[in-house]
Amino acid sequence: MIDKGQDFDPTETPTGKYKAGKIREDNLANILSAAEEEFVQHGFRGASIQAIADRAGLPKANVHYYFKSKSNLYVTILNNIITLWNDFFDTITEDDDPAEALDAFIRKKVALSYSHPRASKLFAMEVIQGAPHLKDYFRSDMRTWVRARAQVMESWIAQGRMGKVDPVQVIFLIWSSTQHYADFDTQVLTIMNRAEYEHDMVENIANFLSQVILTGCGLTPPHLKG
Amino acid sequence: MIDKGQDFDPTETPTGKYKAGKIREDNLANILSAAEEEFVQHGFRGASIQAIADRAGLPKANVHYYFKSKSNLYVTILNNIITLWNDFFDTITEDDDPAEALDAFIRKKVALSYSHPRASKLFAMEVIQGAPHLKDYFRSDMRTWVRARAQVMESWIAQGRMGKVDPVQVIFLIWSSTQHYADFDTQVLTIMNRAEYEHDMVENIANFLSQVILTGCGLTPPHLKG
DNA sequence: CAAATAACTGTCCAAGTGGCCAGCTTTTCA
DNA sequence: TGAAAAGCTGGCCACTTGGACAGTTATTTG
Repeated sequence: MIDKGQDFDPTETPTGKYKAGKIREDNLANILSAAEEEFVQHGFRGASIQAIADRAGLPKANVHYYFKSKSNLYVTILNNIITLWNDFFDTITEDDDPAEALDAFIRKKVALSYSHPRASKLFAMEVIQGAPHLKDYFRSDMRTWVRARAQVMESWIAQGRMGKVDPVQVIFLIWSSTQHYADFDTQVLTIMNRAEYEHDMVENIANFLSQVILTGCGLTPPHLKG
Repeated sequence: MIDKGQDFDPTETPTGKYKAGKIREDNLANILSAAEEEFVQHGFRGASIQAIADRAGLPKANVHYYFKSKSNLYVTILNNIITLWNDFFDTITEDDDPAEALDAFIRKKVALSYSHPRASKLFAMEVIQGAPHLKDYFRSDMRTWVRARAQVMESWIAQGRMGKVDPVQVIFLIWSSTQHYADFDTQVLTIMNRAEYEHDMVENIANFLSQVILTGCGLTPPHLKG
């Protein structure tokens, strides 16, 4: 988990003596959603609390009532994104079938890009800008995560159940190619002359990526198996 | 070419009667480089002209002498990036060998990510934020570019010289996977525990991407041919 | 009910922001 | 050499920024 910023938890009531009510819950969700949109559109520095408040339909001071600083609000959102991903990607083991496992990973990642495009974008912006709030997360949790998956793939390769490829690169490839449809949706949709993604398009994308990447790794994509 | 912003060309002298000198040339390059860095780090809204001037070692008013507005400066940089790419990617034709052509494309794109990472990042930020300055470019030049390449691939596929894959998706896949090493360098390098890319690493990346993507498209990567 | 706490917000402030301008110095070139 | 143009910049302005705070209202709970 990344630094929460001056240990201030907006889900808790000021003193904690009376319980946090539905009002708090609603407003928090509202502000977080508005802020996510604003941060994606203008970055951390470029986003203004006034604009976030306007989006949420609240006075500016109300935003400051729930989040003691702009930084605190931003870090809270980043934390939610990390949590979302940690919850989403379960473990793969040596005993799994390589093709099934990679296919499932690709499809989950595509689905996530489709269901949470703003989370993907905000994460991307943060990384492009040098990941000032995420470097520790990369160095610890994420590096561990990648190495564990890479090791499983190494063993598949050693057993001849998968082609000889660099497992870390495979993870980056899956990461980048799936991410792209969320982060660059404006470019993708404009070039394909569409207004927004539709369900069949999302499945086509997943099928395509699974086909090319798995074949490229010497595997047979499950959805093409006889 | 995208909108230049109130038709103001910073490479031209105020009246055009005396010729533009080396001073102008140097300062322009200086400011553009400083601005590129600043825009990548903080986005358009978050970047400040004062900070750009500080990076370039000039007074703020001097930046405004060369670029009449922040927007003008930003659009100039985006235009330079587009020009860089247009100059870089020449045409592929039906007569080319599919494997050679795609391999060359991947390698050129990886090289560009390595030589101009900031250009790649700034472009990415702009697209993620909804591409307010690039939508026209996508709709016209870039869409044409993609369709032309896709058509060439279609003919390769029809002739059985390449596997049955969606050519537009192939272009997106190459685009995203190569781009990733520039845009997400912080994440990639931190996870791989490196300080910066080295030449052998760049070649490994190109080899890997060429291997997986070409194989995935039913082709044999040139560097693996006997 | 009433006391306690949560929830809310108008107002203020110092520190920036982009951009303009008038006047200055330096360079160019006939 | 001298006039014209390029190059430069300190100071200014109206406006926005994040955030603090005091005072108010609404809700909770004994």
